[in-house]
Amino acid sequence: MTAVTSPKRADARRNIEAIIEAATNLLAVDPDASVQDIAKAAGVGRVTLYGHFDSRTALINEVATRAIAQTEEALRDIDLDGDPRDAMARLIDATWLLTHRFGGVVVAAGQALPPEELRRAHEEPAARARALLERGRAEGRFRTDLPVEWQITTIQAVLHAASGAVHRKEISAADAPRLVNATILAALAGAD
Amino acid sequence: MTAVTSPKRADARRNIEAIIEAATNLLAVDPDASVQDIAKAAGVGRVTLYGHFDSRTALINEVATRAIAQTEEALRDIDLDGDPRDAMARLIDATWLLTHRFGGVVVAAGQALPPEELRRAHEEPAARARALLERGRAEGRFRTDLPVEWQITTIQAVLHAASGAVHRKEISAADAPRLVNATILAALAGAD
DNA sequence: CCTATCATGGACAGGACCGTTCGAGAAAGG
DNA sequence: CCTTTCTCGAACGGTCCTGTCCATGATAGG
Repeated sequence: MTAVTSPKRADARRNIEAIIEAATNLLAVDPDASVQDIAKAAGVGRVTLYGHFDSRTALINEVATRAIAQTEEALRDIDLDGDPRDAMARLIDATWLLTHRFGGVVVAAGQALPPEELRRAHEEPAARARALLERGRAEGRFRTDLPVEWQITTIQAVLHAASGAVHRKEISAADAPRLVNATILAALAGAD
Repeated sequence: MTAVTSPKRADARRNIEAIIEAATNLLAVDPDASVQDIAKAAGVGRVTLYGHFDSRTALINEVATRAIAQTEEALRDIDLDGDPRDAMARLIDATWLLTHRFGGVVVAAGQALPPEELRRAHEEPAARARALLERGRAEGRFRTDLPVEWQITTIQAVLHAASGAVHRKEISAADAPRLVNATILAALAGAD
């Protein structure tokens, strides 16, 4: 399909990248950002945007697809062996960056995209966490008196809360990883 | 201002209550619910709604005001003395019900109302939690290596996550209090 | 029973956003 | 340098929501 010589002109490709970049940034702050705003932030006319993306939904789809790809790539190399708590700390550190960058995109996608595609995007990282969680539970390092799915929900909630707090400037981006990690690990590990 | 004899007709008052009730329920699920939808859910014409509320914002304001009043009333009687963890458990139990019922209203209010009024609504319950939290920290029952404000953010995040999970039918409303309590207390209390 | 009060649907203006079309003009790239 | 490709702004139709007006009809309550 794709020829060896790039089928699109250079400025077109640059604009496409700028649009996706701008969309990612804007949607992270406001999932309801308009196409108008995204185009403006990308330094591009609205019509130009529609020249590259059939619809707002198509744009969000593309942004989400890239976010998923980057997420999977970033999480693929995380070492999940060893002490489950240490491994969870590594996983959370990596996930934090992704949540902070793409959290709003997920919300936007959730309003605009069919649930199936979205479910798949959530399921992949969740499965990774689930496997680690279950190993830690089996080894007695994580509490077992709460459902695994609820624990995953908790992890996501704390991550999103931290992202929101950073956007609201309640905490700094530098502090966030430590807070998130300490909070989640305590919630997972500690019973009375 | 208000005379002894009710200034409004009986059916008018009934409709007003129905509208507020419907708005509370709808906004809890979808903070962007339209006036149209709210009126329909209340079994009332849209024009009738506008007869009682000047604007969508005014309606949300009224709904939020009631939510705040109910919240303060419900939290006023909570005994915050004794073991900080036990007291926190009581506070969380009460707050859970309110979060689950009014969580969406707060989101809707956040989009439609000026921030000052909203800040006040959040500050009152937060102050209660903060005081208890600080006492527990001073008594060595809660960890002190995380900022108090972050701990409050965590509490709110877990509560909202549970509410969302119940709406999504991932967990049952009956299980939620236990999960929320166990999770939050572990996050607050447990270090390594 | 009678009147003031309220409910109601239709219709309308105003605004926001989406998606499309057109024509003119700029830039890429062979 | 010249053609293909892309950009851009203006403008338009469509949808959806808010808020308002009006005329008709029901109902409460004295």
